[in-house]
Amino acid sequence: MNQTIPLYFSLFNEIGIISQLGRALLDARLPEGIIGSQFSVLNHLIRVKDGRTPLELANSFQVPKTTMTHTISGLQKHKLILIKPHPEDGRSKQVWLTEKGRDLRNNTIASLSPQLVELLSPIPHDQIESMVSNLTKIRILLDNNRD
Amino acid sequence: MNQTIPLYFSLFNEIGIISQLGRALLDARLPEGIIGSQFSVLNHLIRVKDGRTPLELANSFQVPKTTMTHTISGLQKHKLILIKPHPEDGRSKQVWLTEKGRDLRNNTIASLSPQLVELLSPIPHDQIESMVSNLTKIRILLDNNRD
DNA sequence: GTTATTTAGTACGATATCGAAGTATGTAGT
DNA sequence: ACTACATACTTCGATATCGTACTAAATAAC
Repeated sequence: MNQTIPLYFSLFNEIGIISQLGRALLDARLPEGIIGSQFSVLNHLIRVKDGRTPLELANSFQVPKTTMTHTISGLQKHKLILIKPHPEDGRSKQVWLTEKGRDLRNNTIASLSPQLVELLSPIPHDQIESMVSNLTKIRILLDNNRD
Repeated sequence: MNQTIPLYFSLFNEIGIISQLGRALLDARLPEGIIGSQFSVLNHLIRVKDGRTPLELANSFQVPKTTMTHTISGLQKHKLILIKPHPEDGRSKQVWLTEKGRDLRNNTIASLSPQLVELLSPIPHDQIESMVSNLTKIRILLDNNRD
């Protein structure tokens, strides 16, 4: 079982590098003033559901609340989201997408897609599928691990 | 081929999240004052080879040179690396590991290993292997893509 | 119902990351 | 050998991220 350990570290190492390189691809497509972390929030609000609270978002991205406050305030400044008071909890807030935010996310993805397809064309489709499936399992394992 | 595009985004999305969660696991093991980006440099110097120049390191991690200057200076402050003038290029420098740096990296990995083994135990070994192999291919594709 | 504790978000100060401009060395062109 | 350009690193100012301490609202204890 000794070979296993370096393998695990390779796994995280490759994942870390790809994450960084993928982020660079994204940044290149984002309009001036919008940054990767902000885009991730827009993306999450569309993929999952908007109306999330700042704290829920912070937990989803495993970042401190204060970081999310900052990220959100930037999105709000660009009118990409709308912050409303939480209807059932006076301490809390809800984050809603604006039309502009929705468009920005969709346009960015549309603009990035051809490059991704081109870049990943050497990898067979079914292998990508199986990777995503395994990565999802790993993500869930890690996710459940946080207390 | 229309299903392919969301799949690709899922791929990067999962990778991004795992990268973040993995980084959190690492940070929890690092001694006070040492940060993930600094550890990555130590790790790279051992995995690849030390004696790299700051610019080579910046390129390896796809970060700006200025960021690497800062990261390196932190490592130097903790005596984890040694900076020497480059023997063949007066503009450049070389980054060498100290014994302390080597130990810190090895101890951190040793301390992290059991948790990783435990966490990833539900995933069959051969699937991890095939993932690492595919991730490496993707990493190389992305790497070659930068101009 | 009053008090203590917990929870959601923010303010503030410290450090990390980054882009633009500066300095010094190396290289090419002639 | 001189000039022009390229390259390696640093300095500096701006923003991102993060930890600590705070405020306000909700919940629990009694």
